Amino acid sequence: MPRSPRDNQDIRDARREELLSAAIRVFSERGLGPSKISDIAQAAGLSHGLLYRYFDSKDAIFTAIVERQLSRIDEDFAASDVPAFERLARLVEQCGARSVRPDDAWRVISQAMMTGVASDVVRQQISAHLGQVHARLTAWIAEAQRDGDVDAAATPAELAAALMCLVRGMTIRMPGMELPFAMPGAETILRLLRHPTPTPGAAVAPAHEASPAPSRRSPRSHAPRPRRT
Amino acid sequence: MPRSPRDNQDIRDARREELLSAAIRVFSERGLGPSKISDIAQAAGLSHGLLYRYFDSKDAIFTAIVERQLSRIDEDFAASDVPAFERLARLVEQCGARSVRPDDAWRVISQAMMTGVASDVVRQQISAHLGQVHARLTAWIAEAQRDGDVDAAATPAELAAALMCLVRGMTIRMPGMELPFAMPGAETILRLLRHPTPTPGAAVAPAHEASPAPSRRSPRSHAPRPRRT
Amino acid sequence: MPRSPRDNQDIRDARREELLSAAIRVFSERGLGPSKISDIAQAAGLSHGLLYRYFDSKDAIFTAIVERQLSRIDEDFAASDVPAFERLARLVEQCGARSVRPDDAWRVISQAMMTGVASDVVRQQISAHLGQVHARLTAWIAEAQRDGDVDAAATPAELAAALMCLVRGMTIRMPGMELPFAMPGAETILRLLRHPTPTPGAAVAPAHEASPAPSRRSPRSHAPRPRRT
Amino acid sequence: MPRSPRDNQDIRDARREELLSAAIRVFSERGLGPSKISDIAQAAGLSHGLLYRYFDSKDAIFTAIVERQLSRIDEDFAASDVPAFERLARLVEQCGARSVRPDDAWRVISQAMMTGVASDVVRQQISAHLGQVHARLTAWIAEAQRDGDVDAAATPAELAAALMCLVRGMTIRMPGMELPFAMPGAETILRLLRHPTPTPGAAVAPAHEASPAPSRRSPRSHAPRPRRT
DNA sequence: GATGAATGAGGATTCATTCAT
DNA sequence: GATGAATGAATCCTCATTCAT
Repeated sequence: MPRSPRDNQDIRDARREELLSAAIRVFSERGLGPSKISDIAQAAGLSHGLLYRYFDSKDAIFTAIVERQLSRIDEDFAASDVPAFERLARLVEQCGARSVRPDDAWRVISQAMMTGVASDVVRQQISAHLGQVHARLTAWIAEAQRDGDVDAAATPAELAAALMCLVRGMTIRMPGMELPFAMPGAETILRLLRHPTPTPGAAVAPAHEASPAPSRRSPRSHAPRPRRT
Repeated sequence: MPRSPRDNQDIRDARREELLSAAIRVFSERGLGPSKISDIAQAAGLSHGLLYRYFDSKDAIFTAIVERQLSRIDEDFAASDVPAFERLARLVEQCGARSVRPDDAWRVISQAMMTGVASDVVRQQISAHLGQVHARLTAWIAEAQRDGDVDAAATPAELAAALMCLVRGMTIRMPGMELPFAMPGAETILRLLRHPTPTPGAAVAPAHEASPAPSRRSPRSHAPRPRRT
Repeated sequence: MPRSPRDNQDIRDARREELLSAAIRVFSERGLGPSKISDIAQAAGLSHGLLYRYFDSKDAIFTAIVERQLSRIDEDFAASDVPAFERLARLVEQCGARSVRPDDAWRVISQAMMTGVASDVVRQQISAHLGQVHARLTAWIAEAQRDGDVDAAATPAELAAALMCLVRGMTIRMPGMELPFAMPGAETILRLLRHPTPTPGAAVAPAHEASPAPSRRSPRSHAPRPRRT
Repeated sequence: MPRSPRDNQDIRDARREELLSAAIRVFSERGLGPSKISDIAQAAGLSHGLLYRYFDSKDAIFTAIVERQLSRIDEDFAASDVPAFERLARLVEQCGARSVRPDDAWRVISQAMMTGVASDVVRQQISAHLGQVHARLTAWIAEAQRDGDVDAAATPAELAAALMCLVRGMTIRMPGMELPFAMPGAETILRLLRHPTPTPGAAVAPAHEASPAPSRRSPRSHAPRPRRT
């Protein structure tokens, strides 16, 4: 008895998912350029010939990865009634956790961004997506500033940019080789946003605070600024 | 009459530099894999055949770029008698400035790290170099902590890692396409290290400081903190 | 439905043989250096791309030819209970016959020896093989001397060397062009070893001449023939 | 004071000779294909650019070598009033001696014959030359047969072919690598032609055997021997 | 649907040859 | 005359893609 069309479709969809996931793994491991179509097929456990029934080309695979990833923006930035800072913290934590995994789709995207393999269409999509992310981040950060959870010494846009760079910087790693240092934790990353209020004891300011080093007062110093009253 | 040996050497040296520089430009634009030898030759204004009198292979060009770049670590971490924090600030500023230029050798290196095209030898070198950078950064940060310029809420090693990720994240950009947001300035990056000292008046701590949330001592808490009423 | 693994293997084996044989033909005609990979592929009736599924490189093809040929030494020097001279005669005859054919693998090997294109490993193998051949020939010749079928005026080693040079000299010929003289027959080559018994008076002969081994009377034996009166 | 035109011509001729000789050395050492123009120029101590003032192309160099060598046929086969066998013996000895030297032009020609690098014109020349050599050898051998110095069991043409193969076989050797056995001496080679009288029983011998020239027992004598009256 | 044999466009590399100096 | 910088045709090899079975 032949499979029902429905079953067939299910099988196809599952295969497609497997392939996408295998592709991310392979790209992420070996890098985009050196990864061969047959590597991906092998990783997914089928022949490279069959792979072409699911994707038109190597490029199509990559495009599919990108699109799937980009479409998740709404999950990442899901609305919620927790305070903005809390939402930011969760987001950072997710990204941090992801960037440690070897099959991070974002790593693949970072690769592709840098190596110019992607087609112009995809590149436009990525660019647009990054703009979206930046905009949403900026909005959240602004909200967190209004909440008083992020200081106003830097603009939300710049803070968003810094956050994005930091998180994406964590995706740079060499396939098959550990980095010689550990990735920073979410807490550390969040220092960009929230400056921990110093301990009460700090009130008795350290000696050198009395005669502040000029360098610390130099242009790039953030002048201490009164927070909310 | 043949050119004098001196002339020849001059020509050779100049060309080698041109080539290296052209290669960085081309790799940076197009990525390591997709860049053809003839692209580089063309960018440097010579035939691909001649290029091979200067470098043995495409790989050799990349290796030369990497080695030149890695050898600059001592310039970047030059000793100086200014306070550690000041030195860190300058370093960050340099990196920031560099990462905006389209011919950043570090972008090429980041690419190569991710795309797995580099030879194992070079990859080892890069890894060792990153270890060095991290170690030196950590030392400087520790010193800045002792100076009181960096708070002790995070370990120097983690702060160093965060800094490195952030700065390297800034090298990720698409060739021939502006990112949809501006890179963060040095001042913003430095927020990772130096948290603005709250106002002296803060010594008279707000109510909730009186009973510091224990969570703040826990490694990665971003404990919700009492909002202003 | 895919071909059965068995079919595939059969196809593969057949093709490999075809390729090897085509390669010998092409190399033999055009010489190792000037033969293009695509020449071989074309001669075997497949695309150059496919050729690489059977051999890693041009060099690998040559190596395979050499190794197959070298491994036949045991066939050539198969033990047998006929007298040593008879065995030598057969060997010479085989080589002579082979050297006339245009697809003599030994011609390819001779070429490669002289033109320095072969890798060092293969060259070592060839050298070792020649040593082997010489050693075995020497042993057979010594035996034939003991049998009285070869005179003792020359050392077995030197006779072996002369035989080898002669036979290998027969492999030197220009592709696509007849030599302006005919190759010597086995009978003539064997003159190096066995000297025809001269005068009829020699009838008064050494013991073993009395009951001549039949083999010595065999077709290829030089009937003693009267010289000038 | 400029050199006289005559001096210039002398210098040119000398250079040309040096180049030809260097080319033979290089080709012979490295093989024809792998030898680069600049190898030859370097071996001759001049720049590859200058080389083109003496020869039009790589091919022209090879052609010049061949032609020079072929033109020496008359030296090799110089008439002389010694018996034919004696002349053959000398010829063989010369060839043998030559084939041991690493700069044997004949090795280069053998290479070229086999590897198909030579142009058709040269190949025709070589072929014609070989025909000449064979013809002259045949004539000498026939003469020696009439003299009774070579038995008549084989035709002169076949003996000539065998001699040529043997001598040319001695030119097959791997550049930079000793053969694992010694080349046969002239005496051994000459066995093809003259069969030493074998057994003691031969004492009951033809007339001229009665007073055996002592020289016939010496390893490589081809002492003139009494002709039949 | 599956397979992997087959193809060929594309890019690295070599080296004979030319030519400015 | 000399030199060696410069060129580009030619060839090896890889791998995405197609297609017979």
